[in-house]
Amino acid sequence: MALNPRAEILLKTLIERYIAEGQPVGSRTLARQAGLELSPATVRNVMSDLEEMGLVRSPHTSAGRVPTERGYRVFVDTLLQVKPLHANELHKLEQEILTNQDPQHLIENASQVLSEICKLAGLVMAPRREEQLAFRHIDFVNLSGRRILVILVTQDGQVHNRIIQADREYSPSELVQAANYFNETYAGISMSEVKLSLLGEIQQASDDMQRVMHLAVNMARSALAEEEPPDELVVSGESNLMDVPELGDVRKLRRLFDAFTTKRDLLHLLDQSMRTSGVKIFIGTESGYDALAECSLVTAPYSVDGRVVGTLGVIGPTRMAYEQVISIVDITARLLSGALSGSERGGRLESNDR
Amino acid sequence: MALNPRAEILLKTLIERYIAEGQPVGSRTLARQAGLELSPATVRNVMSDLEEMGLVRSPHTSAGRVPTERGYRVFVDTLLQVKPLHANELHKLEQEILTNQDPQHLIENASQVLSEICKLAGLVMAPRREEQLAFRHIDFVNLSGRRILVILVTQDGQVHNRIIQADREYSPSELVQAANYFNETYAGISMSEVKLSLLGEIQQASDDMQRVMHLAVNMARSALAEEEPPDELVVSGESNLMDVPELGDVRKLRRLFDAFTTKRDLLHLLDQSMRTSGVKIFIGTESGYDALAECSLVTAPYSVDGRVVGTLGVIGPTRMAYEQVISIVDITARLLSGALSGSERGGRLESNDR
DNA sequence: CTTGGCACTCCAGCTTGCAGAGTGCTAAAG
DNA sequence: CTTTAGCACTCTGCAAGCTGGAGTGCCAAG
Repeated sequence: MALNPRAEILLKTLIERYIAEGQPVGSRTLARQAGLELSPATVRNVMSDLEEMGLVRSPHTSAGRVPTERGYRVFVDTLLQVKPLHANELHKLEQEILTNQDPQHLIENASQVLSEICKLAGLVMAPRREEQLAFRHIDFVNLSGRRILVILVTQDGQVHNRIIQADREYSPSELVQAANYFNETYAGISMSEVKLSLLGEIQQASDDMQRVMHLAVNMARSALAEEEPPDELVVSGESNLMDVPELGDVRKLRRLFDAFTTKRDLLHLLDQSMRTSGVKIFIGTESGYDALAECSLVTAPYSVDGRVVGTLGVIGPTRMAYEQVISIVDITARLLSGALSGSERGGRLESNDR
Repeated sequence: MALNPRAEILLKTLIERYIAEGQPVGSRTLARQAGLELSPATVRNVMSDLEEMGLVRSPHTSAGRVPTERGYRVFVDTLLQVKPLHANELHKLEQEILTNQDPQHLIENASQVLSEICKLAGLVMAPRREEQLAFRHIDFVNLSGRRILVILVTQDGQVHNRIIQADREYSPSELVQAANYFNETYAGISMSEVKLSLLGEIQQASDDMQRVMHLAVNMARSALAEEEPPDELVVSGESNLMDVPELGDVRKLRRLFDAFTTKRDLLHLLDQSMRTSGVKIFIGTESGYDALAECSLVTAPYSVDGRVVGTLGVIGPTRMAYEQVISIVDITARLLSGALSGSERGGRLESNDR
């Protein structure tokens, strides 16, 4: 079952050629391209073997060969050699990511720059904050009547806000006290512990502090009850996919774009990638989702202070330039990790904040 | 040049039919449909006149007639009678908008529900806050080193945040004092006045308060120096446009989608609509942008407490169901105005206004 | 195992032919 | 003067048939 070296070379050049040209590769072309001294007839024999192994196929009797998903899989796993990315691309990435921004912008920029460099759609899953991140700061602002705006800042500098309906009206000073109490009590503690603690808190309140604490606890509780926010996934450059000839069919495009707005399936895939380290690739139907049938997903996890918190990547046609995309995704993940962690430790290289 | 009543009826039914079917309308069909006792031949004569006036045209010698942009214009200006929208659509709109949310979510929901009901792309331009809205609350959070997170809440409950680089490190208590000073001094004052005041402030500071004020003023100044945030426009349901046969050509779609990500041109159009009151319609090339060549834009301004702050609308093919879209856009604008103002006044009306 | 040769297959593009739909014009009728 | 019937004409869309090019599979010879 193992491929002999000659077959490997031929498969590799076939796939490279197909990725570059987008058209079935014939034996004559391949014989010339591969750099081996072989006649087209010999190449045909090898092709026949590869076809039997399910690594290539012909679209019809008399076309050249095209890689199958399994072919791509072998290619990315064993044959492909990643290209280091070009200096000005690296520069652009650094330019865009190593800059003084809050996490939200950082993530959006990362997604966008990914899509621009790869000329594909960029994906970044927002950090799984809730449980892992520490609490940093909370603030209550009276809007009107019982409506109170809760502003929550997590350790990484992300700001979350939502409006809650209080049980009665509160004066501004009450709100300030509540926030103070909360900020002093919980600073630096992880959100999951905060949540846990809030459940017990209310009973054992001392009489003295009770009112303020009661308020603070109640508010925080209803603010934190929030389920996952809807915008965990940032997608950019979707329209790049419209230039891809494989997706010329509008219905396929439609399904893909629907997947971008639904986000659920994509999040599931990105979630899987979070558990591995390094770049992970889903080719075509390997993902298990119909909408991604002729697409591949190249992803890599990123981390904050050494702890994996999310993934990013790009999505494009199965026929994409893996050699380059892989390193772009890889580096972007590293840079983003650095920027997010760096912003935590307080330093970063350059001075101006844009 | 004026249309006689018979011609009007024929033009109206032609356009209605064309909007419904999407195909050129022939004289025979039109004669039957219009409810007038006319032979196809007569209809043909009238068509000939309409064609001369530039209101209809035939795609080729022997097809039926199709409305031109000018035809649509006459249609929406003088012939069309808007349909009140269906009860459950109204219900859905209210459900989605008359609910207790912060402005950001409100706007996103409005855009989304617009796109869902119209089956087109929904647009909402975020409120032009900066100058018009009043300052409500500010908060400074120390991130690390000199990096300070500034959280700004405007009168309508919108939360804006950005990171600034301070000139030196500040202790948490300094930051609290600065925020307090700022909140007390400027609460309720319009942002533009705040900005203005900040310019003069620094000189006349009393010695006593000077350090804190200096800090507060400097921080607020660099935070407010922010130019327009990039995400002023929320677009939803773009993928609905992929089902439109007129846009079956991927290149046209591409240009349209690029316009969605660029946003500049669309913002310009929506801006125009802000100056008029009521529903405004751009048909095809009237907009002046190539990307919108075969599209129409139906927009309406919305307001907060009686003052127009933004516009919303939908974008779709020129051949869209104007009768319904117009009232949907209209009502959505009213509802959104109500919800945004309502959140200000503290209550919100259970039943619909309009 | 490799190679040249040959028959075979399939696609893409082109032309042809035809049915269907709808127009424009003309001449007659109201 | 307006409306109508009739007829010739034009254009599209579709199916069928043809041709050249590209590439394969197989066989027999090196």
